[in-house]
Amino acid sequence: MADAVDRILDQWRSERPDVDVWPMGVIGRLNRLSRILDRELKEFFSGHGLEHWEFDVLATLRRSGPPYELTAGALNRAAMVTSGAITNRIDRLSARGLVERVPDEEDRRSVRVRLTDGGRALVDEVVGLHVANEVRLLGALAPDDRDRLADLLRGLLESLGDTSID
Amino acid sequence: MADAVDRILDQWRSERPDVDVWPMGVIGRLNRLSRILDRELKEFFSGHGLEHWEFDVLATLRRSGPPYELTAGALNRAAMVTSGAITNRIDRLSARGLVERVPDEEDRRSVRVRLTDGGRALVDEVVGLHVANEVRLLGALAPDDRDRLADLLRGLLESLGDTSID
DNA sequence: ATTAAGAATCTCAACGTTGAAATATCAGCA
DNA sequence: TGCTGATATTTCAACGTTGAGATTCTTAAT
Repeated sequence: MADAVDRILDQWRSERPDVDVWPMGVIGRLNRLSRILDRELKEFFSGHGLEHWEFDVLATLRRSGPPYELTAGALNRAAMVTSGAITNRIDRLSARGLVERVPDEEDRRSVRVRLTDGGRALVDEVVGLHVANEVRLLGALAPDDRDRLADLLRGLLESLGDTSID
Repeated sequence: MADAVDRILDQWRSERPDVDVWPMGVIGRLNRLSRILDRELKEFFSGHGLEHWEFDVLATLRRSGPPYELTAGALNRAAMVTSGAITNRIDRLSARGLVERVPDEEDRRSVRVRLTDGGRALVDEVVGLHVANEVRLLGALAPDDRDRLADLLRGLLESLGDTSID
């Protein structure tokens, strides 16, 4: 079988036989897969009254453990977006009553963002369904392949310096 | 070794041991990798006076072969963006003289977008360097692993229906 | 104490995408 | 010939992110 990227590679080989385009077979596929999965996740979350980024922030707080609070800086590093984006996201989540800003006593530059009880209930309810949906999306992977793929991706991430979530 | 996603998985296992979060080990890594690579590619292209999306459109036209022209619809499917975005991109590329709109004689609803000589020269000059940069980014992959990874990703893409670029 | 450098967050204008509506055209059929 | 539904592109307002600058606060040195 062949996928869309195979066709792209064939085109390059025909038009530019002097360039060995093998890396596109990896990076191009990562790119397309990421977009396709994003679309699927967006659809899933909208079925639960959530935006993808909303779940992302709530889940980051939830998995950090009690008291379910992190600084704005920690959140923007986790989400891999800029500080302006996180300010905006916190504003909207807080308007929905899912998180609240708590002044940091020890560092008054800092804002701690805390999951409200409602926010925690929501993320706890959705996370299981979200994972089930991801299982569905990865249904084509044999159990052995799951680990193989995860290992290969981990190796790349490490080599690119993605070793910490702080 | 462990990467950022390993830490995220550990957090979930500690906070929600009732949920088997293995799919995050794949989808989370795809996500992070995609963002990191995007950043790198953006930096690379900006060093050559190009936006990532500009190269993307030019390369799509280039690899389609002579006469290096495609309809607007074919371009937005290839780029996986909406039609409004493609109109905007063609506007800007055409303002830079890299592509031109050509009326389609056979279907007057259609607009054919053609690479200019300048556009072709630019993409032909940059594509080799771009691939070399991608080789660098994937430097951590052993030759065998390249194929293994590409195969696993292809399997997923096929299962999600990504089999055509038309 | 005071100062200077650095850090954390917020503000805001510029920018690009989305998604829906508008426009123009095509293809099949009565 | 004249409809009707479908298709291709453009237009445009709403929206979210980026990136730079402003603000407030901390830390370390003097």
